[in-house]
Amino acid sequence: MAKSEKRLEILQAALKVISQVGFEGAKMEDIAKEAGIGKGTIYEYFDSKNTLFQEMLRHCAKEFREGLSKALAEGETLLEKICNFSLYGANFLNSHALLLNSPLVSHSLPEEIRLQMKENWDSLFKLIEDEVKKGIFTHEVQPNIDPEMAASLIIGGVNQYIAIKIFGDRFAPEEMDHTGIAKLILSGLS
Amino acid sequence: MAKSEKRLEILQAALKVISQVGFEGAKMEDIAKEAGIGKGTIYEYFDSKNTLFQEMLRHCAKEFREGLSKALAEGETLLEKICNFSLYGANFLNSHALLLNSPLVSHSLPEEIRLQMKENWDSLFKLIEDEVKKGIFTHEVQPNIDPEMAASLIIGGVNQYIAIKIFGDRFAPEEMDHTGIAKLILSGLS
Amino acid sequence: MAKSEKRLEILQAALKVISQVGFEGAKMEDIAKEAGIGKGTIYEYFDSKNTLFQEMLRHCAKEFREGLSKALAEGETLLEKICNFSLYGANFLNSHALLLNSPLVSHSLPEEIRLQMKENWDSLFKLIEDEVKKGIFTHEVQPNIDPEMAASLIIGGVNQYIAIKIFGDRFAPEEMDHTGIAKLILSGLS
Amino acid sequence: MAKSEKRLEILQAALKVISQVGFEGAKMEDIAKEAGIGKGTIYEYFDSKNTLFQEMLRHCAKEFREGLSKALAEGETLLEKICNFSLYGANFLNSHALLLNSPLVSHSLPEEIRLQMKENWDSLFKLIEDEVKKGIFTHEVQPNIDPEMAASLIIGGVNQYIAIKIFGDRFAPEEMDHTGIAKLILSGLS
DNA sequence: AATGAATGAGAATTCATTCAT
DNA sequence: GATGAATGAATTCTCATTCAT
Repeated sequence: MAKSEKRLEILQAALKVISQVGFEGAKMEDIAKEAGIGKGTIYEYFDSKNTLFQEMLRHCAKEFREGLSKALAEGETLLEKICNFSLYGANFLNSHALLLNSPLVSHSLPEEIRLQMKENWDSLFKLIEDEVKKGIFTHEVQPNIDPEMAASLIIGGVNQYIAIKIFGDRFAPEEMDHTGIAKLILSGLS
Repeated sequence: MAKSEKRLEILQAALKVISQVGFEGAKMEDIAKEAGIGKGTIYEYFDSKNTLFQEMLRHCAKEFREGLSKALAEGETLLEKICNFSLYGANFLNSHALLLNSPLVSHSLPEEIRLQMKENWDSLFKLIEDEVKKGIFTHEVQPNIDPEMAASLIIGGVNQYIAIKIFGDRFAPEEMDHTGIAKLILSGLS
Repeated sequence: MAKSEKRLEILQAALKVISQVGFEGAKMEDIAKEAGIGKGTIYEYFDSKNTLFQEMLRHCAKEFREGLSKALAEGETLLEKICNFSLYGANFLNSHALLLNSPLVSHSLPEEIRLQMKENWDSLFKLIEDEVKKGIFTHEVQPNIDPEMAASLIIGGVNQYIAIKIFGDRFAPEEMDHTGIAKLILSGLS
Repeated sequence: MAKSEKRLEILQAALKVISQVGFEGAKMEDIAKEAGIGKGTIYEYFDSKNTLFQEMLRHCAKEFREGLSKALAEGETLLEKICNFSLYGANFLNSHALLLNSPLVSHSLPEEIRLQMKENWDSLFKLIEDEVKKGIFTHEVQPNIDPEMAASLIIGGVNQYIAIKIFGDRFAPEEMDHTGIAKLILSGLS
């Protein structure tokens, strides 16, 4: 097996384990076991637990970003895009729980990991903000609206909704009303 | 000093330390130092690290809820209420960082703490959901809107906005556009 | 209450607690609670946990010795004396479990306590050895028998028998065959 | 070194340390030092201090039982068997002090360890009781004698004698009068 | 290159003892 | 004299990391 293939396998094992038990709860040994290799081998590919998670986050964010880009591109209107974002995000959250987490979590994590999460978060934010700007251009969004604020609303609103449904009601992603939350964001409460 | 006073001091020390370094990062010794007492003394007031944090969360959530209730009551319209929520939340988040956190964080935390956080979160949710229902009654909110979904939007949108401002732009609570985000939620993007 | 009265109460509380949970398991706080006084008060009467237990052992051994002396005196023949020893020992062991313990236990205890136990043990030994010597004089015991060895046999045999009955079969002292073991010691197996 | 060899080394280190300072006095770090390994290594082989001691007791009792069985088998008559028991027991007690201890010690010890000790004790008891029964069959022991009581006498008497000699007089095993105590048990005092 | 046995720094917790009230 | 709140040394156990094979 090529060096980079095994690297990837370790990253995926780390993702799986950390999704289940969190950063502090994830033991190097469990990750190794999950990857089907010896504990020491991880250190051939990554310098430390911290770097492993940092890279895992980077890898995971990249995957998320690419998937999200595609999901957004598949929508024509902003409504469809938000709807797709919601569905895609729900699926992701459903399988990787921990990772979509808000920047707040980072407080308990080592500095490097924190920075990596912020970076991930920023790039997600940018993606949505860009869609808002396009929406202003296509007159789907009022021109006087602050794109950053609008992106916050979309991301926060959608995430909150799907989090409640997943963790509170134990809904599967398809059972949620993605169109509903998207419409609500666009048309507002009143 | 009365027994309950010192108890409170320990709770506040715990709050401060955990706000800075997170649950796992907070060492009993540091909390003791912060409270200006010996490590063993904490155990005179709390059975374990877990119970200490559980009670700290409960205490903190109670404070937040009471403050939020007042903040909500001080608003006449739903717009004002959301605006107040945003300001109040920003102030709280500014000083207690970690605690407003979504249920997601809870992975990796001991079961009891997790349950406590969920409970706190539910009660916050209920507070906002009730305001939405009142808003439907007063025709500030469209009658066909799902109050739960609307509450998600308010909480998620507001939290996301203030988190970005605090952690990204390092804004103080007063520097943020609370009215803006509130209006946006009510009127929508389009 | 006179100083010496309270001293005695503490000793008795210590005896009760240590009989239930052993030396290491006995907490100063529990002893204080048992005595109905404050934890700090014990230190007005005893220098440390070690001295408390040392004195408790001394006190307890004195009581045992006096009771045993009386029990022995109440027997006319050696057979009766051994029988009385067995009954008396069973009663004592039944209520104070830990304290009649063989010198072996002492290994895990602090040096001073160990010495005290040895002293207690020696004085018990002497009591029985004297009875053997008297028995030789009255021709109840063969003249060529080593009194020390005979005392070992009496003490060891009796203790072992009552220990088995108490801890193994959960017998009460009156349910045991004290005459049987005494006769067996005197007449031997063959 | 094979995994099971090191396991054995740890058991032996534990045996040595506990023989010197007792169960509560034995610190994991000292045992590790005695075994010439790091503290953490013990936990690779045993789950906890309790399990370590439990297994050590089991291992040690097995050794004792096997040695005793052989020693008993080497005697033709009951007299010789008791004599051999005395010598073998003295050697064992001489090197392992604490472990031959009566069930009494067990107070203050964790439940599991206590049960293990009782189990060990019971199996020793059975061994001797069987010899008594054989003795009845061969007419070395009077037929009306209770085998359990006789076993108590043998075990208690012998142990007491060798304990006194070892701990009181600091005798080496060969210096003791094993034949004397055995004869005394068989023929009785009178 | 891969391994997993060994390690020891570090964390939570206990409890004898002190001392201000 | 009596108290019990406060203390911190000491102990068990965990787990990221190393390194000999």
